Amino acid sequence: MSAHIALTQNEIDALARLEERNRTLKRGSVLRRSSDSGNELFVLRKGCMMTYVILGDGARQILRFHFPGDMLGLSSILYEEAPETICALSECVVCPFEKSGLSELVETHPRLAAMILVYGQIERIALTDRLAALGRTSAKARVGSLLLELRNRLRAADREIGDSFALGLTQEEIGDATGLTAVHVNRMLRQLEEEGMIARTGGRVTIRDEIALTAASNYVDRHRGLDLAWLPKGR
Amino acid sequence: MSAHIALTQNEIDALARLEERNRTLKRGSVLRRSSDSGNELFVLRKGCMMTYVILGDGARQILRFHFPGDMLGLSSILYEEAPETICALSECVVCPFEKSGLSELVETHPRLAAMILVYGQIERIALTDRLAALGRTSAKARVGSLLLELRNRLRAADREIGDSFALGLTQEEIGDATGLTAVHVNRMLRQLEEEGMIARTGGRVTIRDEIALTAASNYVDRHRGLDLAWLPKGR
DNA sequence: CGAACTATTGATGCGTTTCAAGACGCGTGG
DNA sequence: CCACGCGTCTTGAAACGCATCAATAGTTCG
Repeated sequence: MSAHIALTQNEIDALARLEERNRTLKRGSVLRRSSDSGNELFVLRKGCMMTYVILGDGARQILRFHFPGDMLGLSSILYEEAPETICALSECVVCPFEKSGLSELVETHPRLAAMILVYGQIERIALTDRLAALGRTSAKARVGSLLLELRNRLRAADREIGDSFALGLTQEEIGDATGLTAVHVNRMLRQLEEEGMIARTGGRVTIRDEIALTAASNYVDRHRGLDLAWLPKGR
Repeated sequence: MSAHIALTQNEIDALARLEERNRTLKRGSVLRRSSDSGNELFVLRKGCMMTYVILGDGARQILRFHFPGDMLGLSSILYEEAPETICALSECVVCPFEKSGLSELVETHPRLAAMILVYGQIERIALTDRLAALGRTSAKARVGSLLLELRNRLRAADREIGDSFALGLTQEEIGDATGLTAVHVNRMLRQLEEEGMIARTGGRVTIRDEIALTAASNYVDRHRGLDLAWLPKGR
């Protein structure tokens, strides 16, 4: 959060209090199942996670991926039954806290609550980008923009990451995120590779021609170009 | 908002202050164009609007529909350039106010700011439902769930509305919302009609078998089953 | 009354899915 | 240490859903 606004010491302390407890998760373990009652929220400290829904016919749609610093489960606390399942994609550490912790934050640090609102909006815009991708772009573009998004989010968490990164997803998971079958994801990856935009070796992907890939994918990075100067000053 | 929590007189006054100014819009007029700089927010008081993006190849994806009581343009104020275009679907009345009005609200009425956060989350969940629909359901299901969503939102604004309502959308607009072509939307509407789930008579749609349509569409109404008891008490 | 948009319907083609089979990698237990 | 099983990746062939193209009828509005 401190990347976007200057936090006061009070605010830093309040945020630290939310991260007092820790829980570790193995790849594949479910943090919250759809239709659980969700009274807890989480901050993801380490690792990658995803949220998905399972439709009536068993098909899975991955809704979003989460990276360190993200707040998890905010949507679940609005409903008696969680609408989504949250699941670990790698070894993860999360910090659970109660709904009431958020409620207190609203009263004692309204500016932080506003920042959470802002992050919700950023996520919402990222969702609209994906919506447009699913509705109106080709399979190749969807796979391409997913690769770019993953790379950028991983890089935001770890400045060391350049054009090459460990994918950490199966092709079936890529398919469930992009609305494609695993088989077709495989073909699209091969095609992107044949066209020189990416390279693959073992679980790693290298982006070889970012400009061409960005153009072919209609990709927009929504974590750039933020303007938060209108928020109240810190106290 | 008063439908979900008990507002204090102070809070009601603060909200009324946001709605002091009025602007009317004709069908088709654009309230904010993508890449405009957006310093204003709006409350939609009357009519229906939509938000969309135009992709590089000219294709349009409608992201969401707006109904009376919705706050518009929240996502635009995060960026120097608005990511989306907002456009009137019918005769509309909107109440514009400055970003700074929201900022003040955060400081003086944190609970209202929290409610705005909550509405953002509801919209976000509605977006994830549509994402799942675009990624993993058939054309017929997408059209069906759009019809159900429109009916429910219109009914929330006007209790008089039963199973029959004025669509107010062209088939091309339905297609741009569901990721289909206008031609295919037409075929799906006819199919739903032939199967007895809906009836159509010039501009109006009647839902004849809501249970079958809901089942065929994987539809979930996200404005039901809210649990907001965790919010701070009003003062 | 004409122009422009909207709805409807048919024929054809393409992109993606489905089905199927084999290769590769990896962990487990004998 | 090897054999086995299971999950993932890869590739081909065929089928299907939706898009595209095209032509006509209906509707709305100046």
